[in-house]
Amino acid sequence: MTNANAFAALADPTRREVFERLASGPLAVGELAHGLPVSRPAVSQHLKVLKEAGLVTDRPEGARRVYQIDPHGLGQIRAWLDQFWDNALSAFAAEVERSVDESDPEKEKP
Amino acid sequence: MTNANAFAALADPTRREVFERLASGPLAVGELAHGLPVSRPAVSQHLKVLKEAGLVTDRPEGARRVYQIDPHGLGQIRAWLDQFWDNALSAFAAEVERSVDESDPEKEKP
DNA sequence: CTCTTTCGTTAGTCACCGCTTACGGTAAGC
DNA sequence: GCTTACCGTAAGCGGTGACTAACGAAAGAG
Repeated sequence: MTNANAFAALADPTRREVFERLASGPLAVGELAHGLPVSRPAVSQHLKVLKEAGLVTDRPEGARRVYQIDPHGLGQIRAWLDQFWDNALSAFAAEVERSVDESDPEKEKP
Repeated sequence: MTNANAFAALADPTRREVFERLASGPLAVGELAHGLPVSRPAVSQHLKVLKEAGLVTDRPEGARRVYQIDPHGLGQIRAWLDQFWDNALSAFAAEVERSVDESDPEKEKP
């Protein structure tokens, strides 16, 4: 359910850029906007989306506001992926084996 | 770089639904569309996006066309997440510790 | 108190995306 | 050869999202 927001949040290139910058350490909004090709309000909106997706956390520090990565959203995406990881690998292996036997379509039943 | 397509592909709810159905096993386009609230061409377009993102593979089977999950795209997303996973956890732990010492803002320098 | 800095929010515009309808193309069955 | 089933693609439309400009609020320095 909630991982929907996380995927949608990381779908935007600018938002991924912001997220990757925060991976290096906590930063304020102005520091993030400085160096990005968009205005500061745009960064603020992106941070709001990332916050609602559980990907970042904000902390007021005087007049400034420091943002930081939150492992919560990251964990949700990982859990969703792991749900298909083993299944996808085994299915892919079966497909490869089937492709090998494509010229020998006899039953593999004992 | 290429993971951008994967995130954008999984950002759409209908596309995630298609992907989750394929996780249970290979299916044709008509079988996928039957049971989804969208038309068959819509499913076909979604499958095209998923294919370009490296998330599914297609194989012609007579007049039908069978789609299947491709672990390639899934692995790219996992790699991208793992790039931040440890960093995010340690940063979060440091933040928690900082929050505990918030009433004792003295330098931790030796 | 005033001025500056920093940030969030709103209004408005513009491009992109997802969906449907309609059409063409290919493989199997009579 | 003709029909039926299955699928991809093009055109068109409505809705959502990303961005900028402008305004307002809060903290700190003078």
